Amino acid sequence: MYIYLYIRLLAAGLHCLGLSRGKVSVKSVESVSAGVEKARKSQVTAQDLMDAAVSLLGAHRSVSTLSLREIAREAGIAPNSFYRHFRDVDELTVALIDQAGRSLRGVVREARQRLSLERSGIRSSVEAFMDQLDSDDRYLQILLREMSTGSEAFRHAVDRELTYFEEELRDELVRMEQLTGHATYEPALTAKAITRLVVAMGASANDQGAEQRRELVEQTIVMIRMIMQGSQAMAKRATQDADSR
Amino acid sequence: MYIYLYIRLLAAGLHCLGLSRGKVSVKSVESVSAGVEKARKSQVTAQDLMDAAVSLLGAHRSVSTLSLREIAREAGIAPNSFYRHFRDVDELTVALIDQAGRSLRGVVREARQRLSLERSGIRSSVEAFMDQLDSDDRYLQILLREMSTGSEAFRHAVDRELTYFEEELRDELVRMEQLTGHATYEPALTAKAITRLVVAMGASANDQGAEQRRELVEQTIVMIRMIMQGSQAMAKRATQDADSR
DNA sequence: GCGATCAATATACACTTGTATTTATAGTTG
DNA sequence: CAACTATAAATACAAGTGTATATTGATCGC
Repeated sequence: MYIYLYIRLLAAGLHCLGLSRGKVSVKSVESVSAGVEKARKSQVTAQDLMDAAVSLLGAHRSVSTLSLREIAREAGIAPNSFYRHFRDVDELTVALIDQAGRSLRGVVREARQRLSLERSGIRSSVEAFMDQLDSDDRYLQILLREMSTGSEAFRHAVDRELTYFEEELRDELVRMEQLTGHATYEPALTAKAITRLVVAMGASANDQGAEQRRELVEQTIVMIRMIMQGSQAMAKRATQDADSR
Repeated sequence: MYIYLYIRLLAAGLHCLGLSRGKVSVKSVESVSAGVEKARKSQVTAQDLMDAAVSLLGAHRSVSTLSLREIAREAGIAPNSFYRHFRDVDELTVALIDQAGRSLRGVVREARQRLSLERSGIRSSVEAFMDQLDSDDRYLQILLREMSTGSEAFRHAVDRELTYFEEELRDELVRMEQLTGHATYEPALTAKAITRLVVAMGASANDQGAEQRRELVEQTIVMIRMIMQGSQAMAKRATQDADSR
């Protein structure tokens, strides 16, 4: 029965998202650098360049170690043609992180779909997160890696995505409190703790194989339950203290 | 009264550590690369090179972006002299991470000293951790940053240090259970959750100013309490289930 | 059909990088 | 003191980098 709390909690905490910004950033980048409203015909698109960059990033290679020429070579264009799409490698990286954010929201949406079929929302959410980690597009991996490395712009982009995730989760915690009567101690803090924990566990799953990753999923689920239980217990105690006073 | 649990928990969870390996790694590195038992006289030591590297690493620059020549320049030696001390920049990086591990144990020791004077062990431990983050030697910063970036060797070195931290914490959780009767649900998992959370929060504190960092410390303390409360509640429920069966 | 236009390439240049080889220098030892 | 030796510096080189400038080649409006 408690499980239902978690179901609604995590899985739906990811809730409405999606489709807010779409392909805006990449498009704007392109039009800015080109400075023209109508591009004649570009055989290699900005997306192709981003794909080339991703394909160069191994399991643990940071974007900051990519060179402009290397990316251009992988995409099959002359080095200078890179400038038609991005001013910098940094600019491409920011676009990559934006795409990773979209990927993250895809995770959320997928978790919601699974929710209707399975039992535990925690499980399905965490599993969806981990699945996305080793999907074909490795955007989520990249996002996690560039969290601590990279210049200001990267980290801001990453932070934006995580904060977004966090706020959705907090809103859902508050909503859940009204529905079920199980209060959460400090919803914003609880959401932050859960988010950071999932991200940290996900990052450490980057190296590992399938079965170790499954183990990690189980661990993460239990950890989240601990936080939820603790938060609810502290909420209950806080109200009791207030009553007795 | 509950606070005393936490006091013993976190602060002492860091317990005995220290002085296990000392300066071994750096020394061995040097003797291997030099291949000689008695160095004539080297005005610039391996430690000087490591210091130079650290001074080059800004707030968010990864070690993998340092060039051999750059480090040598900063240390004031000829590029080729670098080889007298390390074979690679990678080798220097591993030595740096070892040093960071020692720094981490220093944090622990400091937390234990504070413990005898103050009230909350959680607070003093977290504060010690954060203090170490912006101390003169930025080894802890480096360790956190290289956690996700860098080659195999780096991440293994980082993992070693964190696992060590984790195991100490788990042992202390188990010990606490016998002393106070407050059981912990899965001590190893609880220790892992707390460790990862503190590390994640610490990493995100890298950017921020003093007052924001103080806020982060407060948040981290509450988060840890949530985990502890949840773990204890789940332990209690588990035993109750076993009894009623 | 034909200049105009602009995306894509080619060439060029001034750097930086890692390292191999050579030269000078200072410390130890006979 | 002189001869030796290990070390630090100097020089050199091939490779790779970001970008400025010049060149091609296709597409479109007239």
